[in-house]
Amino acid sequence: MSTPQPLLILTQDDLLAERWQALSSSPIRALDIHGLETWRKAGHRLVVIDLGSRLGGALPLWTHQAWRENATGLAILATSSRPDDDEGLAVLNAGASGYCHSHAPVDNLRQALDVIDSGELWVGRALLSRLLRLVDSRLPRAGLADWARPLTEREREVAHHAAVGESNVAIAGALGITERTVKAHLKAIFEKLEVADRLQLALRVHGVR
Amino acid sequence: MSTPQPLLILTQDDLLAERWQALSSSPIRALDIHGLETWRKAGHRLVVIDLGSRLGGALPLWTHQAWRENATGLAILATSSRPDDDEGLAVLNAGASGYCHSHAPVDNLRQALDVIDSGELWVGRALLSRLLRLVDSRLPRAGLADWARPLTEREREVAHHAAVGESNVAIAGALGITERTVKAHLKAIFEKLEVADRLQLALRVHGVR
DNA sequence: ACGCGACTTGTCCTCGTGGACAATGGCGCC
DNA sequence: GGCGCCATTGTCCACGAGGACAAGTCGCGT
Repeated sequence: MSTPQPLLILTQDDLLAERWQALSSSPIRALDIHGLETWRKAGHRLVVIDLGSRLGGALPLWTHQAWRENATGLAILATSSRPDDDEGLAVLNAGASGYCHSHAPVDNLRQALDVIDSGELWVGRALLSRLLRLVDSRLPRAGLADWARPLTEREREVAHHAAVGESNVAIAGALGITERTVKAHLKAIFEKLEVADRLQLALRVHGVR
Repeated sequence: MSTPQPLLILTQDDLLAERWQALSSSPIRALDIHGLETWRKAGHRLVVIDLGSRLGGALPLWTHQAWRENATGLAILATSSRPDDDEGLAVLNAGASGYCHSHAPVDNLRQALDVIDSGELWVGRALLSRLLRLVDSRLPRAGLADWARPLTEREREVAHHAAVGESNVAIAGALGITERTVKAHLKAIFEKLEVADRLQLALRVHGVR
């Protein structure tokens, strides 16, 4: 928490502007898409953008192409006075490096800025643990997937190919065997996994349901 | 990067131990599950644990109940000399506050420790952006799903039914229309979504790829 | 009124899929 | 040496899927 980099702050909230004086000696400007461009051209990279309380329910400006382009190369910390997990995901996916509460303690902001300045991403505890929980339940487990356990090695290969939509002939070609053999494997797969056809197989393999 | 808190370091790697001298004046101990307990009782909370290069392919000690209990209330930064996204998720879900490369620059470690000491979580850029991508593609979007946008209302219904494996006849029955009509809708769907068949449609609808 | 898009249905027709019945060679195990 | 599991391939067949060609109604906006 010790490296005061040139910082561009964009907000329309006067209270925030005052509050953030301590963060930067740079001018605080109104929300302006061209500001980012000139800031980058000046060789700087650190930016705080206050998204405000609400930008109309719809996805914010952030998903617009112009913003995405301007985000390139900049380390942008987006703040929101009413943080919302989905909004956070949206801005992070749109190219922001961090997302946090507008009214977080200034020390926290400073830390977040430090982190994103060093090239990392900053995601608050709440959002991050939600991400972890979400992914944990859906991620392919280490070791064998559930569906693959009853299958032989060869059957797993066939299942993989079939599950992405390849035809029997294509699978046969890929594995260097006859279409007939692919069918034989598929029959065994269907029985073992108790599915009726390759579509159900695909859903099973990809963890749907 | 300026708050030197009492820090417990657990590693079995002498090179790392030497490298991390600068981080702490506290003793560096061998990996010991009871060390955590006494450390916490002493009123401290900051810990670095080196997971080593590999703990045998299986999930590490981290998933064991004893570790989980000991993690409570402590801010643990787990490091690995061969970082692996799945391992990272495992330790984070097991209660660690951070996960990074064992041989990361000491300044980075210091920053990570700063962050977790302030109650946040530390996840490296690579793992974090993978999380974001994963979640972004699977999360129920507000409003219409991406694939559904070009479709008419009726086509969406048909697509839903087809995507879970129902036959044309079944869909027809469910919607109270003829099989022929279902086919007509499906044809339109395939064209609009640029997919070849219902399996590809199912994958698209369920957010695979 | 006219045009257009959405929804609907019909008839052929081709082809991939999956089931049925059958068989051969390799490999590990009792 | 048998027994069982796995991988392999063959033929025949019934059915669903999807494309081609065609066409009817309904509602909506110019």
